Amino acid sequence: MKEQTYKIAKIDSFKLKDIFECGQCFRWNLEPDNSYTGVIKDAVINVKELKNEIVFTGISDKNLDIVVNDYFDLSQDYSKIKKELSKIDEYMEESIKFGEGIRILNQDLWECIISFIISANNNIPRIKKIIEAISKEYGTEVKWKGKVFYLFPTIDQLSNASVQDLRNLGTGFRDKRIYNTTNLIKSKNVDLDKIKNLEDSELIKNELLKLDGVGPKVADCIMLFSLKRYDVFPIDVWVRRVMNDLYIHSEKEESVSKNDLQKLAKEKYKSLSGIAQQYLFYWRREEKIEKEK
DNA sequence: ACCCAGGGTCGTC
DNA sequence: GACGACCCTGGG
Repeated sequence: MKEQTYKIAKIDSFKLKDIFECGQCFRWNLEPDNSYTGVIKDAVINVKELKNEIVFTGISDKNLDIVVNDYFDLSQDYSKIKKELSKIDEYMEESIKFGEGIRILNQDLWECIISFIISANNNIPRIKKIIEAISKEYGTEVKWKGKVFYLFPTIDQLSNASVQDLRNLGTGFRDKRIYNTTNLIKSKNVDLDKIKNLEDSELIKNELLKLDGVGPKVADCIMLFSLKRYDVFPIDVWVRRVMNDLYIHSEKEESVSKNDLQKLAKEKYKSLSGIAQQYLFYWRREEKIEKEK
């Protein structure tokens, strides 16, 4: 692990708050100087936005520029994506204006699977807390700048945890799901390397659904956030809420069927449904957080 | 003190 | 396909 710095000129669609607070990731934390520090795969990185450049500092075995370009998907042309989506309707336009700095990260598949199993019927502060606890207990320790960080455990590392161990870390009823899923992956009953090489989204989803604790919503999140499948449309309480308010106007939003929402999303957002979902989710959820202040 | 909701999934009917 | 249960935490 060597300390490295990597700088790039400011680019379009890159705002730290939007990227890290839009709900796609759980291991980035705000620092007093408004930079963010996070643990990704096998690196610890701090990102700081300056006037004309973005500075990445961190320790990593691999070259930091390669890690950063891949993780932040820097070659993706968001101005084009936004232009496409903005044309669809005024709501899309407004939500994009609100979350203009959003960028879908390219996260590690294994970590993403466990993280979103934990997300089920849970809130973001507690999800972050549980992932941190699991990493601290089973992940590799990394010291940097006088602080201690913990990488997300590898499959082998996490397979040392019993159901009870996981329960003790605060996972709640998700303990068995994490345990079972870890073993399904370790035994290669579900082979992550194979999944990464699959072309067809449907095939990938079918494989992911074999994992305990992975239903349609979690599978979609995994595909969107770690496999670059931008055509999926994860439906959670927030997205159902905002879609109902904007397009459907049902008295009871919970009675709007997932199938109808999927169809609507496909019609409107097509192959960019996942990215549209992320703008909508962030827009609606931040609005609520703002109101509570 | 009590109730509710939170990036759902699973087992059962 | 609908329905309730489910750990636990934070906020009203």
